[in-house]
Amino acid sequence: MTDYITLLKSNDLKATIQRTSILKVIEEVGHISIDDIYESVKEQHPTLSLATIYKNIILMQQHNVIIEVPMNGEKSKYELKKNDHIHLICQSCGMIQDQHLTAQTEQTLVLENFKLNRVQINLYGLCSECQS
Amino acid sequence: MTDYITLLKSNDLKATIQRTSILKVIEEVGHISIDDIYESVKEQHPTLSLATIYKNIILMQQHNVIIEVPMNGEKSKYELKKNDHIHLICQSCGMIQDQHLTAQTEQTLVLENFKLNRVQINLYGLCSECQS
DNA sequence: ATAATTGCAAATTTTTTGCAGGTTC
DNA sequence: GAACCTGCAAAAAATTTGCAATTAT
Repeated sequence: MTDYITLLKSNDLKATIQRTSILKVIEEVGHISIDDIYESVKEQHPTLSLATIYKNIILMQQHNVIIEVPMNGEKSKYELKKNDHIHLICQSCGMIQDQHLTAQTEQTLVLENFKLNRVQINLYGLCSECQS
Repeated sequence: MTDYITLLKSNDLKATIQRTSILKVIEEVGHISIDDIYESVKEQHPTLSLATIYKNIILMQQHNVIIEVPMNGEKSKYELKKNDHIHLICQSCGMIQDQHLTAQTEQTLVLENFKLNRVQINLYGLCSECQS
């Protein structure tokens, strides 16, 4: 369980109840769209507006608190900022699971003439549940 | 230079001038957004409507002629359907370059309990031009 | 006390839809 | 000639903006 207040302040953002609520939902669900954040956060804070979510999603990205996970054929999801990792995406049930990015994989991606900053890997397929 | 008429027909789509024009622009630019397709195609076909582009982008994805390339912080781009490959994305000039996905990299991504269908890798960094 | 943030409503932008007329096979 | 496709205009959906009241530090 992350301390969202410290997380926000250490990234030069004021710790409002709206922001900590948004971060809590993101961490609980793992990867979540703006609409689903709204639906979820409204339960505890019925006055929290969609405009506030939009503004904060943009701001918290700029301040390196969260990152966008662009998705094929649907709206982007968002996750707490972490080290580079792999997303396993089940094409049947929609599950998204983080997977450790091995040094071995990283080594195979090193190229001359390209200064690599960030690796984004999505693997689409079937999770174990959906294979049966 | 691809034969767009054959490409469309072999994927059960009628070969209209609108579709071949859209495919031509996509192939020329490599990776392009809907708005940029519209701006480009309008030069030769001023009556071609944005609604037609939206309809055809959806349809041609469903028929495996093109694929979406979802982008961080901007609208998706589209490319002709090809085998799995890597995208090198320059964070300075915006260049997107395809790179061969080696068997070596693919091997490091094989997991138990996940039936892998498709690999999507984006590498963000600086191209050789922008490093100087 | 100051500067930043919120929520609302309105504006803007993006995407989808319905349909009459035209095109492809 | 049947089924499909296009372009237009209108509708719907998504995102951004301006601003007065509120909140965090």
